[in-house]
Amino acid sequence: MTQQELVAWLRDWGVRVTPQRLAIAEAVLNSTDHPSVQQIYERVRDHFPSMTLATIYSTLGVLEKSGLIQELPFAKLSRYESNLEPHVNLVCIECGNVVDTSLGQEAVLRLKALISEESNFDVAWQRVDFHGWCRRCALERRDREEASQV
Amino acid sequence: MTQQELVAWLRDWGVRVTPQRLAIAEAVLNSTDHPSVQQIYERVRDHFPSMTLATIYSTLGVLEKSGLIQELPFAKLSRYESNLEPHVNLVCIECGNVVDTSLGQEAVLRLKALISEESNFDVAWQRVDFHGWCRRCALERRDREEASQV
DNA sequence: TTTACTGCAAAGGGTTTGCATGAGG
DNA sequence: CCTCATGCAAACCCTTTGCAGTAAA
Repeated sequence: MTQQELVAWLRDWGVRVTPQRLAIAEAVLNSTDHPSVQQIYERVRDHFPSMTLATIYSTLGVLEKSGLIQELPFAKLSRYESNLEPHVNLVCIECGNVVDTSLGQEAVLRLKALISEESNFDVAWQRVDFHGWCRRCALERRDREEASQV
Repeated sequence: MTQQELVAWLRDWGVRVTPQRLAIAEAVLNSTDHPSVQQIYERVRDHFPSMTLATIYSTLGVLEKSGLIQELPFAKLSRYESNLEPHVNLVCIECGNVVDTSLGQEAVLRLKALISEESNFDVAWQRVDFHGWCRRCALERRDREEASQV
């Protein structure tokens, strides 16, 4: 999504387009790591040193209502997702990283169709998270376990 | 799961079995509505009027580490799930209710197998939430929209 | 010019922590 | 008996709110 399209999208939703909002929107839209509020804050602060967290929270709420992003609540904090297409998130229990995967994307689409058609539930969106260990953390865990058996 | 099995399970995990813990565990295990901490508190308080939220939080942590329940973080609060089998949750945007559905259960199982086999990610568990409007709230929403068009 | 957004500070509320007392194994 | 859980209160931290000044349209 170009900045021009982003501006048009926001105007369509009747929200004022400010430099701060564009920066926050782009910080999420141009990311793939599902940033937290703090991370967005740190990334935007370079260009807007006076910006406060209140503006971040407010803007993220606006962006979610406009259908540009999606909040992903976790136990300790919320992360923000810009990939609104049905897909699977891989959530590492150890390091906390969250990555999208294209694996199973078709299956999620079919699952959404199934729920939409065969239940009395109007589906708006979905969240599919697989929790476990990313390759790096799985290797470190294996090393720890081998070491403890010596 | 019988109370006897529950006690044995907890002992296997080396955690002390107290009346409070049994009550909290059973409040979650015997529920299907994914209760919040507050709801668990209210349900247990009848039998343990002096119990505080600190005990609820502590116990829920123990039960999760023992593999009996799963925390489901939402934006405003966490709910607790006792159905650890792969399945789909239906989350109503309007009223906040969360219900399990057996629809798509096979598909979630296959999806889990796919991710486990074809990625470098060690899957531990998964959470599949479809957000939208339950039948009751969908009907109310339709009524509101019809009324506003008069 | 009007309306709504930003920045700041303070309040809010769910969750965690520390400690003395009490109960489980 | 020793260790750990409970209950109570205070602390914590993420998030929200209210308001004065300011910028978007």
